[in-house]
This record gives sequence, structure tokens and C-alpha cells, in this order.
Amino acid sequence: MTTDPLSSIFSALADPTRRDIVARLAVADATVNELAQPYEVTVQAVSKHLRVLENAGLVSRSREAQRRPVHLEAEVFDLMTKWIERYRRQAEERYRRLDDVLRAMPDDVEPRPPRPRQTGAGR
Amino acid sequence: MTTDPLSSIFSALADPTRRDIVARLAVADATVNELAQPYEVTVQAVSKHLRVLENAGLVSRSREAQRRPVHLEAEVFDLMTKWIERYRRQAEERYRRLDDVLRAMPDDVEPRPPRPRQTGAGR
DNA sequence: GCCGTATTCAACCTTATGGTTGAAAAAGGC
DNA sequence: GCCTTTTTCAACCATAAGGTTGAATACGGC
Repeated sequence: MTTDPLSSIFSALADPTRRDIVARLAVADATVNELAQPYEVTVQAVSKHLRVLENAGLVSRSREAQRRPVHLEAEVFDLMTKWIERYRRQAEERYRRLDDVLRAMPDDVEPRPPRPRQTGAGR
Repeated sequence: MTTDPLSSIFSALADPTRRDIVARLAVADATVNELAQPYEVTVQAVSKHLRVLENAGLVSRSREAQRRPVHLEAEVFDLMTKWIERYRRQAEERYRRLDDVLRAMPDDVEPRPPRPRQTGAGR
């Protein structure tokens, strides 16, 4: 499957169990069994989660006897951070400029209502 | 459906079309029709994508005649960035300390192999 | 060589997701 | 009042995702 890197990373982190796994791996490497311990699900399910994380490049596994310690690869976070920050900055820059325009606007010109909002969240 | 905020945000950004929409909205607000233009898919599909983004709090829609301009809500990015940076920093901190330990380790002590790696990425 | 432990593979089930088409709703233009 | 434009709703379809159980594989301990 040819999924682009960012998609796999975001998708991997969209699951709360996998985010929790990442959080725990940030503290220390751990084996599949150890990781599976606190969750309700089977070890197999956690193994699947780890494969998703591995395919996204977020973790790697080594071999140590029968155990296969899982290790967090924090560098991949950069890809995400860069993407996010890029558009966040771009958007913020745009609002700043909009504010400038509004501030410089002469009084007789009717500005478009400054983004009226209305989320429609409550359905 | 009671999906937690971070899950909806990451999940929303896991789709390349939706990321592209976000990228374009960072430049300027746009209507559903305008947004749908460059893609192969139907307007309805884009409308669905926008609902996903809206449920994640990433965009909001106002009303302006029949048009419903879509607006990027960049603040939500913070939630992600905070999550990411927290664990990235934690992980990096850990490696820094590990390096210290290894450096301070007396020669007669056999250290555990310093994370042998072996991504297994190539499947 | 056999046993136990750790992990993965395979087959299967259920639900979510992204897409489609076709109809309905909302609001202005005349 | 009707037509047009923009957007959403509804029903449907195919496939991916997350979970299960049960069997297979990989190693180290004796």
C-alpha cells in the first residue's frame, strides 16, 4: 500500500491506545507483553497496533532473546511538527494582515463582517 | 459518538485530501464548491471531508447568501503540537540521560548493547 | 531434543470510512 | 412565484481498521 508518510503518521496517532503506547515508550522501551498489560485487549491486538506504529516509522523493534523490545523513534515527530507549524504560521500571518487591512480601512467603506463564526457544532 | 479531541484531529488530518484542504484554507477562506474544484471527487465527498474537519474543530462555516465560506481554525493545532512536543522532549531527554550513563560507565561493566536498531521497514 | 515463553500469522467478524448517485433544502435573482 | 445556485441529506457500496480466537514460529533453559 502506497500511503504517504504524513498520512500513516497521523493515522497511527489517531488511535488513543496507540497514543498511550507512544506516551509510555517515551519513558522507556518495552516489550509487547509489557505494553499489552494495562489494556483490556489481547496481546495480538497490541502487536497489530505496534505494526501500525512501526509502518509509520514511529517505533522500531530490535531482538533480544525471545523478547522484541519496542523503541520510540522520536525524529518522525518532526515531519508532523513541520507540517502543522507551516500552516499554523501561514494562517496566523493571514489574520495579522487582515487585522492591518481592517485597521487601515477608511470609515465609509463597509468591511465584510470579520468572520462571523457559527460553528454548528451542537447537532 | 464520543471520540476524544486529539483522536478526531489526528484522524481528520490522516487524509491527504483533507490536509490539502487545510493547506488551501491557510491561504484564504473558500466555499465548498471552490474547494471541490481541483479534486477528482464529487462536491458531496468534499462536503463530507469538511464535516470531518469541522467535527475536529479545525474549520468553521459561516453563512453568506447560499454560500457557506469555510474558515480555518488554527488554534486547534496547538493541542496537537503540545501533545507531540511533550513526548518528543521526553524521549530526547531520556536519550540524553542514557548517553550520560554510558559515558560514565566504568570499563569493566558490560553495557546492554546501545539500542541495536533493526527497523524491519522493508517488508 | 523437548518445553515454556514471547510474538506473530491467519482467518474471521463488525463497524467506520470514503466514495458514489439522486433528491431535498436554503436563499437570491428576476 | 418560479428558477438557479450552493450545499446538505439519504441510501447504498467497497474496503480498511480494530478486535477476536486459534495455530504457528522463534529462542533460551535445561
